Amino acid sequence: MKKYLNVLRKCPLFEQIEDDDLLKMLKCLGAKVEFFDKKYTIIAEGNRAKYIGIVLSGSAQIIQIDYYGNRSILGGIEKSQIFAEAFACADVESIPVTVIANEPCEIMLIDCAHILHTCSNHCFFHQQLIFNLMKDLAKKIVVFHQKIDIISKRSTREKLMTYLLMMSKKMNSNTFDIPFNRQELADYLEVERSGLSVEIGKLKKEGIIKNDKKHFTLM
Amino acid sequence: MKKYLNVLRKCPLFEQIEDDDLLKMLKCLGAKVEFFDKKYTIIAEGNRAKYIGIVLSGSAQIIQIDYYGNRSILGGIEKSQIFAEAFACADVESIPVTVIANEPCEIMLIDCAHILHTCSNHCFFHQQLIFNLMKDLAKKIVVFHQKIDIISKRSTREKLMTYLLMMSKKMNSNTFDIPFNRQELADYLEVERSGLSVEIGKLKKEGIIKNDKKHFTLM
DNA sequence: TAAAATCTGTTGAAATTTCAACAAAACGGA
DNA sequence: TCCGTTTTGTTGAAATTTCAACAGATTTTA
Repeated sequence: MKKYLNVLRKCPLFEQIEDDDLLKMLKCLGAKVEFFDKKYTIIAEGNRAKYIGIVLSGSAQIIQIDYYGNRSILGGIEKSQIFAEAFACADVESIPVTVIANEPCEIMLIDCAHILHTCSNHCFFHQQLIFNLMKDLAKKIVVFHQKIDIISKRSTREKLMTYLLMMSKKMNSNTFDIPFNRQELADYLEVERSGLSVEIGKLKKEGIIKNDKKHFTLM
Repeated sequence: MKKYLNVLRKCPLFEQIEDDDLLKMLKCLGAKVEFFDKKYTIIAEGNRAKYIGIVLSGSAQIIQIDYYGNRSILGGIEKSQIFAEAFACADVESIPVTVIANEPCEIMLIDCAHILHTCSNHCFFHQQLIFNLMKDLAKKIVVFHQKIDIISKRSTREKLMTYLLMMSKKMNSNTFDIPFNRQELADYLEVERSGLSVEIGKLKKEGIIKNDKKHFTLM
């Protein structure tokens, strides 16, 4: 496992845990590493969630297939990031998403039950592990909360303004840059790119915002 | 605290914890009980999240005020339910919602830091407490995930079908009852009630679903 | 049981969003 | 700098959603 230390150190699950402890812990948790070729399924939709995954090399994608058969990409997972942790912790009987290898990749899988129930050794770092996992889940909820806040608005203008206000608050300034280009912002807000451009134009004309590309100012 | 035992026993945070242990733990956690009159603010938007709240009597509402000043109700909190736990665990610097008393109510407030960092006594039940909190957070993520799944669809029909398919899967049957009336379903799907009725009518005519009031069948 | 209140489906007009297509602008090599 | 590519804004038509209003069905309550 030693060769993965550089990656694991950056994983939010192992924050504040020393290398030595980490290696011991991985053994204690029964962590296993599996290799997946490009396009192969790492976690299949419909199965019981058991494992928390960590990307050691390569990258993966979370996808979902709706009732028409359209597959939509919910997001990418890069090196050092974890996935499926919420479903594993909640012990759902059927995962609603599929995780596939975006390129050849190595994935660490840890049985979630081993994390939740502290080991007989009562290792101290296990406490930290659970703490980290909790923080991760809580942060994810906050992010989801924001997203729902935004896309539950009915019109493009309201969605956009809700997003901009949120960013302004987060940045603690009425001037800020957003991390999206137009198409990405439209995808995030779940609206049409052309309609979004029109709305930004209107808001500028009305003097409610200033904007140049990714830079926004709320008046 | 004894008089609250009946309520606390039903709280998901204290599952699998015996009465005696619970009482000891509350002391250990420094839990305090506060009274709020109707309409009073229990947790104010914009503050740092510190406390996890539990409704002991009465009920509360989670509300949010948008940039136009419109207040929208995000949900109600009933006796034995907890609130603000995600924001407290994530230690957000500014809570995005306000919690107000719906009627005169008693609220138990627990400093989240006391839960996350196990006490010096190393009480065993503290482990269970953290486990319960984790489960709660994870379940909430799953629910949010579903909600985002649904409302990120662009059309009323797609939202409705996604919801019905989800219910069918959950109930493990293509025939099931939904827990909403029309207006509530429309609110949940974030669409117009009239448009929803039209869409249900179309789907029935097309033979894709059967429906009578709250009872649905997927064909 | 009658009356009142609530829930549901329907309708047409107004507003908004989506879609496709194109042109201008910005960007990134070679 | 020039050329090809990507990003962005614009436009008009088609599709969809919202809105307001009403009527029939259902439920509640007095």
